[in-house]
Amino acid sequence: MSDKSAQKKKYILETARTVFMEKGYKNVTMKDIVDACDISRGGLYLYFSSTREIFLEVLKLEQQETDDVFEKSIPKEAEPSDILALFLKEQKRELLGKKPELIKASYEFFFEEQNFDKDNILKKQFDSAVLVIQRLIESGVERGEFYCEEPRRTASNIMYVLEGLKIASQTRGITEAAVDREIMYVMQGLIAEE
Amino acid sequence: MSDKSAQKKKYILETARTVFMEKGYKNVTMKDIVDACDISRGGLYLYFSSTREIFLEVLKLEQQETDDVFEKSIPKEAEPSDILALFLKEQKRELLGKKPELIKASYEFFFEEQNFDKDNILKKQFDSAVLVIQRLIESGVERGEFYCEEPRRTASNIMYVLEGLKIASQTRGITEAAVDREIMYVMQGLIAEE
Amino acid sequence: MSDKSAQKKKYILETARTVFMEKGYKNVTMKDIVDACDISRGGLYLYFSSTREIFLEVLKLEQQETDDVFEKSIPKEAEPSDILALFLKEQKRELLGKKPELIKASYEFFFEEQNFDKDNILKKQFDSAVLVIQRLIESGVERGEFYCEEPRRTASNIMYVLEGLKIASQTRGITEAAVDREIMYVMQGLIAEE
Amino acid sequence: MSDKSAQKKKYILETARTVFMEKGYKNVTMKDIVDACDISRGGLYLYFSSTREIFLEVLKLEQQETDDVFEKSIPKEAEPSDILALFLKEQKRELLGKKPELIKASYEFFFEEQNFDKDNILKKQFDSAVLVIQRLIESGVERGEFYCEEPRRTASNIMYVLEGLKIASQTRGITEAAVDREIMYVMQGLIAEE
DNA sequence: CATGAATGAGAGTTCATTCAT
DNA sequence: GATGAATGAACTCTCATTCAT
Repeated sequence: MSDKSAQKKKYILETARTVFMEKGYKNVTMKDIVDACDISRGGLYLYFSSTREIFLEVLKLEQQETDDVFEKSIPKEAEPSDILALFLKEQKRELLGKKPELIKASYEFFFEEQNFDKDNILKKQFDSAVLVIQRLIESGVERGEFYCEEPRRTASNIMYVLEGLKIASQTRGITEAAVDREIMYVMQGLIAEE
Repeated sequence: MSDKSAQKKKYILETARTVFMEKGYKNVTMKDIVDACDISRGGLYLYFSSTREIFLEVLKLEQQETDDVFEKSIPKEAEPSDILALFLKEQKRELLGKKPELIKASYEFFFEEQNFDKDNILKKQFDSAVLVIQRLIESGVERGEFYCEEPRRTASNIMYVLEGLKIASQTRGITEAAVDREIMYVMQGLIAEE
Repeated sequence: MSDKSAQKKKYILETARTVFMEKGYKNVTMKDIVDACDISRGGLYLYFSSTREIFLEVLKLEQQETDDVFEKSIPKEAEPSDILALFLKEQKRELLGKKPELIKASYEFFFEEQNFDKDNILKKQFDSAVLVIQRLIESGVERGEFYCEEPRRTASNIMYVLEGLKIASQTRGITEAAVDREIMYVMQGLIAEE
Repeated sequence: MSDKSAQKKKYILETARTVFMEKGYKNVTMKDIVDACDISRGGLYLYFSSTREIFLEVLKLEQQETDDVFEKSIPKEAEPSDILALFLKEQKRELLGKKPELIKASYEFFFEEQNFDKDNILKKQFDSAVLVIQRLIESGVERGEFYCEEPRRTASNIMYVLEGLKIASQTRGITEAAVDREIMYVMQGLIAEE
């Protein structure tokens, strides 16, 4: 039972995820999810009691999966510059909307939440991404691939630019060229200076 | 009459503005504005027919006022570096929430709108800000205050970082120190390199 | 003043008439009439206090004008059969919608009213039309143009058929051919039998 | 469940029917029906989403029941003249308001609809009634009960007279005597002529 | 567990009607 | 007289949430 129950819960979360991707966060009603999941109104309430709760769990699931993918998809022995390029390429795909994502829904959700604690998922994701990039830069510097005096600050700068690009893409649209330009600029700062 | 009417319209917009600042965009109902303005249900509809319409006009008003402030507050004969510093300081105040703003409501609004045309206000504001900064950098370079090879790209980079900081401040909170660090980093890039 | 006032009243009634023709009775609001007349909301209330009152006066005006037209348009020395034919032709035009009319609005109004007294305008109009037709038939019989045993009943029958055609034209549409057929049938009864 | 649901739907339609009989079509609001049915505001919307939709279904139901009644109530072996007399008597009852009916609401509804297609229920009802009467006349003629040269036209004439009487009864009232007179007149035309 | 009918709160919207100017 | 801003009642419609089955 608990097994079946867990399975259904996961099914609901996966379905809800697509709903959030389509409609954002605030526009999604319990009814939307009920309809998408093709279950009964009451049925949904057995598992979740609000869209907020559902979205939180969707985010958690997302998090886990992202971590997994990260682990697996990075070739162990790749060059730091390649890994960074790969990461940026992935980010680009995401913010150009080539891969449907929860960006908009997440921002909407956290606008609502006003949760500025350490357990804020966006914060955690951001911080860990900064850390990863910092490490990449550092090892790149060691190998002579990169030139950088303050890896931590540069990493953080890169992440803020990415975040700026993300919000721009969601609120006013952004061209591929514009994204490329920003990424170039950032990479040049790391490589060109000798 | 038309005078009184225009005055009331402005009063409504100003009141609505505070409501949007408090509650964002999607959470605001016509009733919220009616209550805040202390007018009758039907009364509001004499002036505006939806929260969307109201918000658009609030944005317009905001825009005008921002332009005016910009014009007046910049000392004519100041050094480019001072002006840039002033601008960044203003941005900092805004994104630290020391000056209540429409940031959140605006983003929410444009999430909803999906208006990626040239008349998108966010786009216009962003582009003109980039231009202003570019000019500042260029004249700073001329005077030997700044060092910068690609003023346009640097300006755009700065704006994306600011946008990233803004969204960070609204969705997970940000410390003054963090803001300072990012601004420092950006200014160093302009000044420190020789 | 009273003169100017009377003029304005008439202007309102004439304008309102076109509104009723377009939208029927129940769909017309005081606002519709205010807009059409291009006067102020309060202004209309100086003259009339409800759409019902306005419609009643429109009907009265209509009545007067119809009477006048009737008087004038009928050639004094015409043959009864010609006059009847003329009358039926006019009715046909009206019910085929070639001349915009108040038919629908009137029916709607009297559905609402439930006024079954002698002062009911529809009743008066109907009765006087029956009388006119009866007279026509009688004088036609005298001249040997018509054959009819019960002029009164025949007249009444004709009017009910016309009324049936009217409501049919307003609720499900009716072809010119169908109208012609009914009129033919009626006229044949008067002429063909010898 | 679906059974219970269908039952409730029928209950609503039957209750709504009485509301439409009392108040006509345009005067009926969803709230009126909600109140009459003693269900909740939202409850009604589970079954129907507008008074228009409800009225259409009421008409359908009405139609079915009328058909059934017609079938059953006509004695198989009756004389055509008796059947016609029976039919006219039924019509008389209806238009004298002895049997509460949807006449007014129907006309109001079709004023609104402006549906002049073949699927217009009033049109269908009218045409099929004409056909039935035509058949009755024809078989009456065969048996020597009636005399009639153009059964189709006579049938159509009868129906228009009935329609005229109906509208008269709803908009200005009509006496039983007047109805009798018209029916007499029509029947005489069929019988008296030899 | 699961269903889906039912409820009722609350948002949107329109107008008749009033009233200070 | 005339204006038109303002009011508030009345309707429509949608959902979160509950509960009998």
